[in-house]
Amino acid sequence: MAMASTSSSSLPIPLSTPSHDPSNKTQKVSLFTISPPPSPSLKTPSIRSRLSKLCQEGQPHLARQLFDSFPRPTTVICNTIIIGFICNSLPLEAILFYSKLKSSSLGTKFDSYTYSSTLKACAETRSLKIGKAIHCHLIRCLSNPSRIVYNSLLNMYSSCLSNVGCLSYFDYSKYDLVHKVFVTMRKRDVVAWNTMVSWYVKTGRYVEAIRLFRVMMKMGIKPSPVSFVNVFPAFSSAGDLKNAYVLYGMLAKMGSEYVNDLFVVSSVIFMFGELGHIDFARKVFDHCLEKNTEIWNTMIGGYVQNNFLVEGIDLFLKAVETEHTVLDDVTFLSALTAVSQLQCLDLAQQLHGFVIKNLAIFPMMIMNAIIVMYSRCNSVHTSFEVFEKMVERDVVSWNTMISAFIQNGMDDEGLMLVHEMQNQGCAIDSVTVTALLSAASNLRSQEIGKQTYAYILRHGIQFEGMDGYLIDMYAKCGLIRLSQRIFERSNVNNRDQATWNAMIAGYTQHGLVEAAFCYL
DNA sequence: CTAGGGTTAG
Repeated sequence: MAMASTSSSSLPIPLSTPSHDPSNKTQKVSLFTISPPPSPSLKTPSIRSRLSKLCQEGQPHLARQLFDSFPRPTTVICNTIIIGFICNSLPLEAILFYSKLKSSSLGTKFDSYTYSSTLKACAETRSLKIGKAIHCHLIRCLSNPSRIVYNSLLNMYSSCLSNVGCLSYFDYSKYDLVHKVFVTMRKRDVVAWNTMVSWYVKTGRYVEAIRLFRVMMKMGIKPSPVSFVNVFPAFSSAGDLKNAYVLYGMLAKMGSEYVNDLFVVSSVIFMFGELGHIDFARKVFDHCLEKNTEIWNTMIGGYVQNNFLVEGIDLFLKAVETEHTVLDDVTFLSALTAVSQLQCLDLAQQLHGFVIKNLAIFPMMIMNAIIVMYSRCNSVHTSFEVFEKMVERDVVSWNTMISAFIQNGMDDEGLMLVHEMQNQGCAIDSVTVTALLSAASNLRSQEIGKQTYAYILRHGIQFEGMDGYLIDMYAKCGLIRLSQRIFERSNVNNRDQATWNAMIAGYTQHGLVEAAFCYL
């Protein structure tokens, strides 16, 4: 949530944040805190302050109704409503309000505030088309867009384009709207650079992200704590350990404001964890005096990711014991994952009991993770007990339980559950398909294999490594010719290792050693 | 008015 301040407030909006609090770096509260204090001498508060008060109280719709009674609303009043919607997590309403104003005959002029806020709403709702339209509006209607409007444009394009799901197919170097906006900017502040760095990281261009960070510093722009949070993942993803340490050294020299920023601390821990330097991550963790839930989670998760499972559980227990430490779903998820990998039923039962005692509600994710845990600890029956007791199930729950059965040699139970899943109106997806293919292999069932393949074709299901699964399944079912056909149909230039391995293994299983040799 | 970290199935 963008609005969350560094303090761990449970409110989505820091309404109660006093304006004089020096630790409060969030500028966004200013809208509300600027409004005049409720003094008895003030008989009729200004219209704008009445509107912001309503928004502040979580009633942006009432503010909107009040707005409708004004014959000639000013720009500032319009902005108040738009921002009020956004602050109350109603970005779509903000966009709708903007478009109504745009097409109305009121003739209200928009300023930089209007555009930056509405663009934020577009970013949050990933509305690329509307964002583009607003981009056109502001080019036509805003004579002197502020730096912040450009920053909002960068953010809007970056948010809307990074979720298209076609990152690998999209040639960003040739057609990059974010970059296009960036180069048109005459003056670029640290926010613009940060947004660019984060955009390069999002699109997998880690080396370029690091380069951009360097260029920013060469231009004499002082990195902010956010700059570090944005660029650190580039070092871990690029596997650039040496420079990760160099940058950490630089961060340390920036002063306490940087080193003590909780976002910064957690991203440092995450980076060194990803790079496999978990001991250094732990040093940073221990050095941090005021730990929030996310810092604990990052450290525990780092241990689990690096297969330091006992250390992970240990730290989890330490978090449990530490006073004033709030555990959340993510903390439990990491612990559940650790126990799944330790495959220790005794621990699993203890953790399960602990979860039940400590959570008022049981999120689906936690329940799914518990199912996995019992299945890995060789207790599929307990998994199924948990599964059956669930009031609601999502596709992950079904897939988890189905895979649990099939991985534990209970293929028939898995297959029954696939039928049940469909009866309950949950559609088979690529994960269900992999489970079905495994079942077909396990049972050497040509029929299940062929049915599954037909389903894949009918529904146009595609996923990473699908050819390998299919080749393997047909080979196990004694249909090496069909394996061969899948192999030949698979993209010659883009064949991955798993596809090759499956084909070679298939030939070998069928005693076709010579054919296998051809591919070695 | 703009930018920020941790998460389950195969």
